Parts: sequence; C-alpha cells; structure tokens
Amino acid sequence: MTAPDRSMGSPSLTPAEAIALQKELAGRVELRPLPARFHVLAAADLSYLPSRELIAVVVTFSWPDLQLLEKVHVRRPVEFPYVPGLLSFREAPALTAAFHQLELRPDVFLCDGQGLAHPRRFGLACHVGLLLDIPTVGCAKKRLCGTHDPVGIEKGSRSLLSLDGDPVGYVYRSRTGVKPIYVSPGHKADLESSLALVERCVRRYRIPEPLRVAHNTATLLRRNPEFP
DNA sequence: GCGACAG
DNA sequence: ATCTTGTCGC
Repeated sequence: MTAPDRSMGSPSLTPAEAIALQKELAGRVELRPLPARFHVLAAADLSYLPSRELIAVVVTFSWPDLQLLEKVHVRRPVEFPYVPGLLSFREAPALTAAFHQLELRPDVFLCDGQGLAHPRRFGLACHVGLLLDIPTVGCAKKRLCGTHDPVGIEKGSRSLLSLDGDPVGYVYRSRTGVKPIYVSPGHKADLESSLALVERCVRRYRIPEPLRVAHNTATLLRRNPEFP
C-alpha cells in the first residue's frame, strides 16, 4: 500500500479528496438573482511565475459606472496541481487572500473561470463565493463542459449552456466575430442576472473590462514584480 | 480504447 | 497559465 504523496508543494488534499469535497460543498451554493443595486464590483485573475509561484490580483470598480477603485495582489507558491475540474483548489486560496487585502468591501465578485458550468456544479466562482460568502459570477474564455446550440455571430448573441438536461450558464458573443465567452453563476447569483452583469462590463474588447484590468495587471506584475 | 479537458 | 516571432487584417 502506498501513502498519498503530499510532498513537493504539500497539497492539503488529494484530487480524490477534493472531488469529494466539491460534491459536498455544491449543496451549499445558492442560486438567486444578484442584488438589484450595489456599489462595488470586484474582479480577479492570476499569472504564474517560472518559480512555481503565482500572483493573484483583485481589482474593484464602482458600479454601475465602472470606474477603477482599487488594486491589490498577493504572491505565493503554487500548492495544488492543475487538474481540469479542480482549478479552484489551485487558485481560490490565493484569490481569497488577495481579496482580504482590499480596503473596500465588494458586493459582487467576477471570477475568471466557470461557476455552475462544472461537472459537479462547483466551479471556481462557486468555491470563491462560498469561501467569502459573497455573490460571484464565473466568466471563462473556454468551455469546460456542457452543450449548446450554435451562437449567432453578432455581438449580444447567446445560447444556453446545458449539462445533463439542466441550464448551467450562457455562451455569450461579447463582440461581433470573436469567440464567445462562458458565463455561469457562482454563489448567490443566477443565470439571467449573471449574464446581465457581464454584458454591462463589456466595453471594446471580448473580455469584460474588470477582468481585462485584473489580467493585464497580473501579467505586468509577473514581468516586473518591482512595480505595482 | 479514443477524445475532451476552466487556468 | 506559460514558453515564443512574425504575420495577416481592420
């Protein structure tokens, strides 16, 4: 009999344990409309260094005018492998740590990854939302699972993303002619309000503005860890 | 057995 | 995600 290898990065959980935990936590996720009115929206993204470290960035924007309010980040070693379906165990800890560096308390958190559109209905956005007990929305650049009808080529076109018969998100064409993005609710959010929020965050590019800023910031910090 | 597979 | 140059097109 071989004991699970928890050395080299000492993951706190084995993949099998993580999957069991997801099945349990998925039952605590709440599906409901996002708050009708709120003032602060947070968005986050991460970048990875050759040193096996990662940088998690969280930015906040005023809502609904979308003016940048704050930027914070944390740098730490990567302690969980990338396994499709288990992304949150790799990124959520750093994201919540960065979140706690904020001075303002966000009302909604936009995450770079899936929410409900996950094999066990527990994507990154759900995990982060549960850990922080805040409404979250998942917005991914690629599909993880689920099927959908073709999406119109025009900006604003959408198709329901379904998994095992039930709706888990939307495939949304944020700009004419570009690849669509995948929007799904995290915690304390639902399909319609999640897509509505993302729509309002899209400006000139395919990626919603808050996520673009978080992504660009994470990239710059990776190339130049000196400057904020 | 053969693909698919968030970041 | 990250390693990497130029290239095609609006």
